Amino acid sequence: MTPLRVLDISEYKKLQKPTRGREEKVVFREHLKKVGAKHSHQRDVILDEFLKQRSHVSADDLYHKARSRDPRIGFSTVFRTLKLLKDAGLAREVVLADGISRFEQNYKHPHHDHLICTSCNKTVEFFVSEIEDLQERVAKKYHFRMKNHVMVLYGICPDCLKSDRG
Amino acid sequence: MTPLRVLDISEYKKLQKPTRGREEKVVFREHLKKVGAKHSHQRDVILDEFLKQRSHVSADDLYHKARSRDPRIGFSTVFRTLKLLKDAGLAREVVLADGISRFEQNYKHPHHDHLICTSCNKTVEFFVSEIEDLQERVAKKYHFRMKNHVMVLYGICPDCLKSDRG
DNA sequence: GTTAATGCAAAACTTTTGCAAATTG
DNA sequence: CAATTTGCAAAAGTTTTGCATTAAC
Repeated sequence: MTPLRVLDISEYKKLQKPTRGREEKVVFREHLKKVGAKHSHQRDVILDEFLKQRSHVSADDLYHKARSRDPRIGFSTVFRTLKLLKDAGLAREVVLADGISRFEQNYKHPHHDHLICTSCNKTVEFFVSEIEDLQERVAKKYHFRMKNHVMVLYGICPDCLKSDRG
Repeated sequence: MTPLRVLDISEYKKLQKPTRGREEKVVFREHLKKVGAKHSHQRDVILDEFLKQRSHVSADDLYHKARSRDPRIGFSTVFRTLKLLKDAGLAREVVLADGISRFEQNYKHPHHDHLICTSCNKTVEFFVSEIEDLQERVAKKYHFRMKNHVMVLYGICPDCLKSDRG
């Protein structure tokens, strides 16, 4: 059996040159202009906090992070800004097993799948091109035009296995 | 490239000998006995309606179906019965992109993945063993003990592509 | 000065629980 | 009759919206 080539996304991210969100902010400004929306202080702070995140955040997570920087920021603004970030192509929404929407970076952050520990919630992001190819082939077989896909593997991580929490 | 072997679950289901839920009812009775729970009229109706479903149902869907047969059935009973069915190994819970829990048959109904049309919600169930193998290998690489996994491909189905709804 | 964005509060949803009354074994 | 289940109603949690006020262009 040929060895499995797994791209470890956290390693990949470490290798990326940090742009400190400069490009993303330009993308956001241009999207706002395109749809006739206005720039605002709150949207700045929310985007900035969102870009700091290394993993997915819920609207509520991001609300608390943004609010700790500026207590005047309300939940609805975070909620509505996340929708804008999605439209601008900066964020991607994923719904995991608990039914809560979470958002992760989409701009120059490649699609990946998740491995989640059901005991401690540790998350590993990975990418396997063979799986992507097979998904494409399934969609083609059924004559679907595939837009996106979600794959989550649930299990017990090595740490929890050791400490008998699993 | 070797041709992709896709097991079409709807075809598979048609081939299965219909048991009219006889076996499932026995499994449920035995599970109830095992956990010291009681049999009831409502649980009978709810299980029976659940077994009629060819695809996944939400708690609310099943509530309406059960209630149309017996208006005395309440939502909480459906909710709690679904939990029992899960514990008994008769139902499997899946959370799709809208964040709503849905339940599908688990007893002698093999694991499968979903292809969903984002325009008309048409659902295709399929199974590709190569994908399953790759998922196992990813979990092994990260030393996870995999419990279950979810894969959903979203796209536009051929009918919607034709009628320009996509 | 128009137009859009904000924050609050409240609505809309799904999911979950407390409890008196009814049903089961 | 003792124990569990039921249905209701209400709580809890997330997501979404209406609206008077504030901020952006």
